Amino acid sequence: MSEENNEEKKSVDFIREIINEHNKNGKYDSRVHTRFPPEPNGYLHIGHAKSICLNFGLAAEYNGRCNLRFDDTNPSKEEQEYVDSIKEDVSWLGFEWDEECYASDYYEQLYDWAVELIKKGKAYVCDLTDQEIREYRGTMGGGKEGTPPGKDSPHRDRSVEENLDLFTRMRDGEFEDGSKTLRAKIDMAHPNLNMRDPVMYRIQRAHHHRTGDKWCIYPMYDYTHGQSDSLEKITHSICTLEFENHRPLYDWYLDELDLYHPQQIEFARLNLTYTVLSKRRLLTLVMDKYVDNWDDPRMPTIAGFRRRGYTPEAIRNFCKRIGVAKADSRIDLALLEHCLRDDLNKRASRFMGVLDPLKVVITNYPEDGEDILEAVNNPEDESAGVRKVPFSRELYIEREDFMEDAPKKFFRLSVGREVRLRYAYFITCTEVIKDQAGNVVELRCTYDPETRGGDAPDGRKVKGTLHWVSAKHALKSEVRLYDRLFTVENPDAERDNWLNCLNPDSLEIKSEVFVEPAIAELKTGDFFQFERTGYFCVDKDTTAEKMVFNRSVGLKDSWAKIQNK
RNA sequence: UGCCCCCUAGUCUAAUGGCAGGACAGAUGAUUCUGGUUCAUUUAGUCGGGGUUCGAAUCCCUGGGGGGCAACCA
Repeated sequence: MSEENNEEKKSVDFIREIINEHNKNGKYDSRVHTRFPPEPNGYLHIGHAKSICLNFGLAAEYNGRCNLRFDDTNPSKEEQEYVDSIKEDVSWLGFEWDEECYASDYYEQLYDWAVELIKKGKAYVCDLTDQEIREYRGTMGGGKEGTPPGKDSPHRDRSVEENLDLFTRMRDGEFEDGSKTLRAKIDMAHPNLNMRDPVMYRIQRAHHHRTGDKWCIYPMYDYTHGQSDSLEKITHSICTLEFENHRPLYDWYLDELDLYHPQQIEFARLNLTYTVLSKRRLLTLVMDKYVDNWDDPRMPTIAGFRRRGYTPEAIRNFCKRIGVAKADSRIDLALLEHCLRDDLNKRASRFMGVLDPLKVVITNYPEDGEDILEAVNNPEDESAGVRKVPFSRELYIEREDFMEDAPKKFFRLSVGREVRLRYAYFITCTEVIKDQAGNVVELRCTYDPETRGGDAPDGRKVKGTLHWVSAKHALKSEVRLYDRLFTVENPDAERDNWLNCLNPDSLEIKSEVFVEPAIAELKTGDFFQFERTGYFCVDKDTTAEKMVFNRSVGLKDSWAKIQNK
């Protein structure tokens, strides 16, 4: 055995441990068949990415299979748009599902099983209202004697014949929405509330995105999920922690119906600092227009990250690095950003763009002079080649790269100081032009023709290197800078106050941005780096007249750290 | 206060009864035509108490803390 193999055996997460054990004892004939089971009631987010990477990753690692299954049991909240977006996002992340399944394809089978349970005396039609069901179920905590037991429904002892008749008529549409339910007959005193005669079917006249108006009764998730896994011969049914208490119920259905048992394994869902990941809250952000849409680059949705300029590679790497465990945790957003930088540093072409322009006139450069300089596209990847960058007498540099009363640690431009313009010349600032209000509006500089390309033949060094663009060659474009959507690390802890923690500065639009002409070749979705400012991508709002760029993530900025001290 | 789950540096995660390690974040320095990258160094941890054991992050007991569950949602 190679060392590598030993290394791998050294450290596996608890899920892989369970699977290894199963493979050793032959529980599933060494089969590994997982599934990713979203409900199509919203867009996928980074938390789903964790689950996707886990389920599809497991299948790939163990030479198994992974289904994409839509748990579409609540037609009032589900839509085809969400089905489409989910498929697009899973594919974009780089995964291929073996079978595309829908819980709604099992409706007929589920119905037959419900009839079977009724015949066994294990299910009954109940006329209690939702309010009454809640009251009869009892509550958590309470008395010294333990959880107060629930009360039996008055309809609990209906005959099999009556239940069969009633359930058939429920399906036939004889009863009002919500007027009756089918319930499992388990134990109203069970310490696990999920086992106190849970609802299996409710009456709901809603148009289903796949079954249309065929049904007016719909199975509950809890009655559907376990059997769906069973039908698909799933071996390891991986889900999040909140379903742990439901596992006995899934097992109960499977046992009573004498069906194949997958092994359910629960793990802790992903939480991210400065982010909300609950579907309900994301829906609020979109519907109430706190963000533009599901793919707003500030959204933690897969679509949002894609538009923001995140790569599938970065997200997959992130999911690998956060691991999987049962302890609740909240991952530092900085780790996600690190994964993006790590990927893009190796792959993104560099360009120059000035976000906050300050005009510079090179006084000793010919009026109509022009020069074409050569720039390296990616210092981390020689195969990326070089490009041409035009230079002329009037340039733009970044406003923050000039300071009048510059401290020693400021390596950039100031009157009398010499810096390098990247891939161009050394320049020295000679004069500051201000408007009547005293704002710096222009810099006069001289250049040293001997330093063409960026090195001085006499060997002298400069501390700073600035990015720049030639004024007459520059393309005017728009840049959108993003910051965290929330001002607090854990918006969830704010309860109903969470919307008050939205970061008012999460979006900053720079509409007077000047970029080098080579940028024009880029297409929507392409990623690149603006040297010294960050990684960007071309937004879909780009038009023939104006390009629009999203900043995906900034570069690490040690100057900012020095300033903050 | 019923049931279930969890507790290792600031954060996340390893160590499966035998030297508490890695990553991110932080700090310091070197290199650098990006104050980027890279490299080196470095700060920092087993929730408390008791027990079993030659030996406990790990097993047991107990206390504490965190999370989940009372939709005809998933």
